[in-house]
Amino acid sequence: MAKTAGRPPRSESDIAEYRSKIAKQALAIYRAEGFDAVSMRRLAKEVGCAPMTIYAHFEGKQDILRYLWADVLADMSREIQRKLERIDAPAERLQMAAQAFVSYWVDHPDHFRLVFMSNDVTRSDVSTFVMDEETLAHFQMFSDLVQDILQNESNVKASTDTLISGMIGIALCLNTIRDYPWADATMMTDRLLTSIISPVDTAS
Amino acid sequence: MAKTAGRPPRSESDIAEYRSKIAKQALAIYRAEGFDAVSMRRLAKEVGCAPMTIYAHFEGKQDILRYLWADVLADMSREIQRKLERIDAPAERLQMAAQAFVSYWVDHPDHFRLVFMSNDVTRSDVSTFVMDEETLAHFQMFSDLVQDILQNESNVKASTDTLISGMIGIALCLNTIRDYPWADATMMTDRLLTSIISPVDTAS
DNA sequence: GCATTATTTGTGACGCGTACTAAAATACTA
DNA sequence: TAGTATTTTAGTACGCGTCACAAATAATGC
Repeated sequence: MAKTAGRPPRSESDIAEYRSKIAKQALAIYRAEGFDAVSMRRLAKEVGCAPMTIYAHFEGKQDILRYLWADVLADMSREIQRKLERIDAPAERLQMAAQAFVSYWVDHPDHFRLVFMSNDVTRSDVSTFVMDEETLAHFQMFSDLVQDILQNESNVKASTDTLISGMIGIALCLNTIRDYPWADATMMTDRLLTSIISPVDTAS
Repeated sequence: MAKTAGRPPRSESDIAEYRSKIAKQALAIYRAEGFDAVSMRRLAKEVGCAPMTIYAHFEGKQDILRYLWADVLADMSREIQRKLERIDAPAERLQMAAQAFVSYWVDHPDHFRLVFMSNDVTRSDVSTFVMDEETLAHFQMFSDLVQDILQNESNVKASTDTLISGMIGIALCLNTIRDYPWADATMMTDRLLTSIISPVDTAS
């Protein structure tokens, strides 16, 4: 039953090629005209296929949007790295990175929405998507920075994840709840950082 | 020119009545069938008016959804208060409240989406909406809890806001980025709390 | 009554995401 | 070449948020 007649399934490379073609076009639209401009119908038109064909390659729009994450995250990472260039002291490096991280998302609400707010929360069934190495690396960067400071601390992961989610939370709040008189972003980020640094009781 | 003939504008109370009627129905739908069930067309049908009439009372869907916040926040607040009932020590109270806060949003993704993720980030023009007293009170609760601990600290607001946005960030991350192996929510919340408590160097 | 003005309704439209189905194109095996 | 399994397409459909614009309705001053 294994090898019957008929057209064979698409080859792995064909699948990948088509997927990347769609993703690439989606990225082009997103970069040129922003989040709202990326629509399935338009994407299909520009790629040159029927709207429904895309659904043969992606599960839905969310599945496509995830492919734009890498681009945005790379952009963010680049900006942070640029600001870190001339800084050596571990504590200052972490602080600068954190501030830059928050600033990036606050200054680019559209990108923030794409990466952190465009998920369909209701769809909780198993996701086939796994974060690729590159995407993970952008988070790993903070892990490294934290590691530089908490050398004797065992639980670097908890600290890093708290820092990351905390920073994202600051960006989320500033982006979405504009009516609430939030404290200054820089101040909150600094406060958050003490949760990472303080257990070690660094000189204050 | 001030007092010409013609039908006078709706009275303040009429406006408020109509608005609350719509908001009330939206809440009923949301409670019964969740986020996705709340649609303008259906809402209009159940309220007994034409779909477009709603736009005479609200700027759009977002404007209506905000009226559901109060209900969700009250529910959350109630749950936290319930867990705080038998706890006296300030530090434990704050910790319990924080854990309950994060748990609530992680356990109710639909509510989280409603309150924190349904905002139109792109629409950055001035919003006429101001948080009402009741809504503010739910955040104020944390301010009080923090105040109980940081009695000698001057900047309670920065600490509180950092805590709140950090907790929201934890919930957001757990809700949206499921592929990333986040540290345990409880652990992250505890870590976050140290940023609030540690500057005072409470007995550990 | 009438004219004037404010509000509501109706209707149609646009583009959206996505589901369903049937037909067509494709690329292989026998 | 004929058969067959697999894509892909086309078309239709649903409900969505929102816009535009004309018609209807309601409430007032004269």
